[in-house]
Amino acid sequence: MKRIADSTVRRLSMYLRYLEDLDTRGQQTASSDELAHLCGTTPAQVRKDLSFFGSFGKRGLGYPVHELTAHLREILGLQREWKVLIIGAGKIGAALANYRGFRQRGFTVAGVYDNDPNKVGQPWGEAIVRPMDALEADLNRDDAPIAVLAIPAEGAQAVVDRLVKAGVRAILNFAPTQITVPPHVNLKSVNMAMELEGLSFALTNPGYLDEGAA
Amino acid sequence: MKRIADSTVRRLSMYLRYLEDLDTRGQQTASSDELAHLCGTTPAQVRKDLSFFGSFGKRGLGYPVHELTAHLREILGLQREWKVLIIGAGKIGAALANYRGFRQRGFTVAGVYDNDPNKVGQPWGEAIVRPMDALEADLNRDDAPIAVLAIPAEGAQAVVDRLVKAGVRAILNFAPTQITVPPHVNLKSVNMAMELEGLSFALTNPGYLDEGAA
DNA sequence: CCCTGCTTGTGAACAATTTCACAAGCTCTA
DNA sequence: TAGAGCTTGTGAAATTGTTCACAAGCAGGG
Repeated sequence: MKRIADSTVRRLSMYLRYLEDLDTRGQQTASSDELAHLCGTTPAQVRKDLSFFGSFGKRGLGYPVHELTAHLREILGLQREWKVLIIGAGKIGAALANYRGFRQRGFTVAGVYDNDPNKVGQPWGEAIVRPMDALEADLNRDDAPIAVLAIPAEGAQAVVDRLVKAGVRAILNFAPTQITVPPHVNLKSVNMAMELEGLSFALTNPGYLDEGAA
Repeated sequence: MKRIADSTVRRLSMYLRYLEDLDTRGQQTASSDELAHLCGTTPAQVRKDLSFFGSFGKRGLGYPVHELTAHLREILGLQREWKVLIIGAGKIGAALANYRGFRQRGFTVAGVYDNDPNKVGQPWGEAIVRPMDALEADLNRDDAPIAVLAIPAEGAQAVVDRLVKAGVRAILNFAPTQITVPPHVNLKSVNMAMELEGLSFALTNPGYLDEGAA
């Protein structure tokens, strides 16, 4: 009954990726030190992260790779299939649907939606683009819990409101705008422009210094 | 001469986006309260973030929108043009190159690189896909300081090493793998699988609770 | 000029996260 | 069974980031 930090969850996800690697290579155990090196963090961090969820390791030996992999999958909720709705049949949506490791991790595209009449009805990967208007009806008979928002900023909030009303409880937002959702809905935003600007800042202000008050 | 948190820089980027909006709408001033509401943060946070770089507001009035916009552009290093190299002529690269607000913010695609012989030489947006082998030579005569890595995880580190050796000092990584760079190189990673898994975790463990030690 | 109503800028309090340091515990060997 | 050599698990300390609370300061009105 403890609040888990977002950063911790992200690291768990990374541990899982590398543990899967080690597992397929047949490695039996891995120490926190080894995991830390692979994932670019510290051994203490690895141990602390895992300790929130139980005692998976053996002192003197390390963590059993195969077992820990299973535990992490369960913790992250990856033992079931998650249906994903892609909103916006553009390049970002295509990149996501194309993404290896998307399916491998149990995420399957349940539908693609767009407003553009030229796109509606077209095949798109293994799905067919459906009109945005069909959203609510489709959701009722086949409710996909995770929606990926890959549309322009304008109107993004309106679409989110519709999704939430229709019962979606998790949204991954790629639209470069601030989205608000009720507290029971989980929202993550990825903003490419913001990341690039972060790099621009770092290059402009070497060492993250504050040089200039105007 | 103060270390600026990553989270602060991200928020600055967001403030800028909304200030630009307000500016084009002709709004003269904005209070920390208004900015906070737009950006989904708190007034105190807004003031603290800005205070790291100077005193831009007027007590009783708020912040002058147009002026603050200019200040933020300067702080973030957006008053110059940044050349961007896209490594990997796939869907993710296409989504990025297509991205509105990419150019608006002063980022221009200086080149696209791929290993696939079927892609090399093909037109791609306004550029022509170049072979990866040409990287070093091209960089010398037209060095792009920011590289976007939109290739699979395998071989990503090798490409990064080449980029670093060739003088690139900022990398935005979309490959789902841990990348290491020397300290003078800035690296940001965006990992879509990780974000989705974060949602999966949140849906599986409502309220971020730790229910089950095995 | 003085008072009222706002809003900034900021040290200090608070909260969250990471790192440290070490006792506890496992395996192997003799 | 005892001892050596590792590595985990975890309170406590340190660090980092956010929120609070309020003095300082500007604008407008009488």
